[in-house]
Formats: sequence, structure tokens, C-alpha cells
Amino acid sequence: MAIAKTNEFTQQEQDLAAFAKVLSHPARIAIMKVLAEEKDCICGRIVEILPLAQATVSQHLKELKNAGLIKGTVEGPKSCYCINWDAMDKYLQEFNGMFSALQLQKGKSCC
Amino acid sequence: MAIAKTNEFTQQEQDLAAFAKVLSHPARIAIMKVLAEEKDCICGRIVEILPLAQATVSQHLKELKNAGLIKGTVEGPKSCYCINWDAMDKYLQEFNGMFSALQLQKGKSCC
DNA sequence: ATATTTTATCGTATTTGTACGATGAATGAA
DNA sequence: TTCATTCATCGTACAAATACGATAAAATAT
Repeated sequence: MAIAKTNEFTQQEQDLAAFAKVLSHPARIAIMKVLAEEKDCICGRIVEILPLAQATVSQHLKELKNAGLIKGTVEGPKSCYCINWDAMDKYLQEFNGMFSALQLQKGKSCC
Repeated sequence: MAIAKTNEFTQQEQDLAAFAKVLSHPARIAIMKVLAEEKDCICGRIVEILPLAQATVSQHLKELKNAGLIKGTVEGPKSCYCINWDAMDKYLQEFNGMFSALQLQKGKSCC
């Protein structure tokens, strides 16, 4: 990225971009779907479903967890993951709120 | 990415990930805000506002345009950009629709 | 015609993301 | 204890994204 200028933008811009970034890979979207659909959201179950190696799935899970979109609890040798809906709702609200605000100024377009 | 596995996911997963990816950089979110707020959405105006070089802004604009989120028309030596709300509405609807569907299955969580 | 303005594109340097094999840590089963 | 299972992490290879100077292209102004 040659000297990241990321932190020269507003906090809101950085936060929303970070939220979008976590969901910017089909594997992570697919993981969210599995977590919502499956009752036993074990890492191994996700590896079965996705066309990715175990190490790669684990890495994607880590990113989702770091962003707060999912929660993980250890159950013996297994790891159980699920969606953190509190956080998701907050992010989605912020995300949609911004675009709703922008949309109110539609008339100004020049093209 | 070492051999991209992107196309082994569903079309919906790829589409939503692509939408998120375009918005996964604060500069592109900031550009969307400028385009919504300013009447004369000239490239040069965006360069004035963002802490980025002209070449970099032009590059971000190209990505937003390729994804269909903005439209651009040439006006003499200038380029006038604005948000493609038809496309944006469609993307936002798809995006929110997916998470609404997932949210309906909340009860199944194991943690 | 020449110079200026405005933007896109090219080339390139650097950083970040993606993917996986190998290994280690932790638990449960034999 | 010993072995198998499950997962996270490390190291590494490669691909993609980010940023910018330099330059080209296209229109306007002088």
C-alpha cells in the first residue's frame, strides 16, 4: 500500500471501511451463512463445506472474530463459533444510516 | 492470494463480497460522501478534499465506476462523477436482504 | 499555434491479503 | 500413558491492493 493513509480519514469512514473489508471475501460471507444455518457451528463443519484448507478457514474465522462479527467458545478440543448479532446489528445500522443520509441529498447530482 | 478460489463460491457470495470490497477503503467511502454532498462532482474537487494524490483518487474513482456504484461523464477537459443510486439501491437491498434472512435463524446458535 | 488545465493511464515500489503445509497445543478416547 | 481428534499458529509463496511520480491525452484559453 506504500505508506498507508488510512488514518487520515474520519473515524466513521475508517469504521465502515473496516466493516466492509471483513465482508469483502466470499469465504467470509459463506462462513456467516453457515454459522446462521448450522446448529453446531464447529470449525470442522465449516471446513467440510467450504472449498478451503483448515488453516485458511481458521484464518478467516480469526478475522471475523477480530472484527467482532462472530464469537467463539472452546468446547473441549473443538471451537464453537456463532454470529455476534449485537455487533452485526450495530454495524448494519451504521452502514445503512450513512447511505440513507447521503441519499437525502440526491437532487444535487450533476449527471 | 496463491491461486484464487474466489469462483468456487456462489454467485451471491461473490457479488456481495465484491460490493463490500469496493467500499472497504476509507477513501472510497469518503468519495461517495463528497459525491453526495457536492454539486459539482469534479475529480479535481475530490483531490482537493482527500489527502491523496490525483493519480490515486483517479484510481479509486475507476474502481467505484467499474463496480457500477458511480457514473462519470466527460465535460470538456473535466470529468463529472455522481452516485448511481439505481445500482446502489439494488446492492444495498441485496446486502441487507441476506443478513435479514440469516437473522431469522437466530435461535439455532450454540454460543 | 502555444500554453494551461484537467484527467486518465503507465510504471513501479511497497504493503496487505490469501492460501496451504507443517507443526504444536489441548482435549478426549483407548 | 498413548493415540487420535480438533483447532490455532507459524512460515512461506504468491497475488492483489495501495500510493504516487511521470507522462499522455483532450479540451480550453491566450
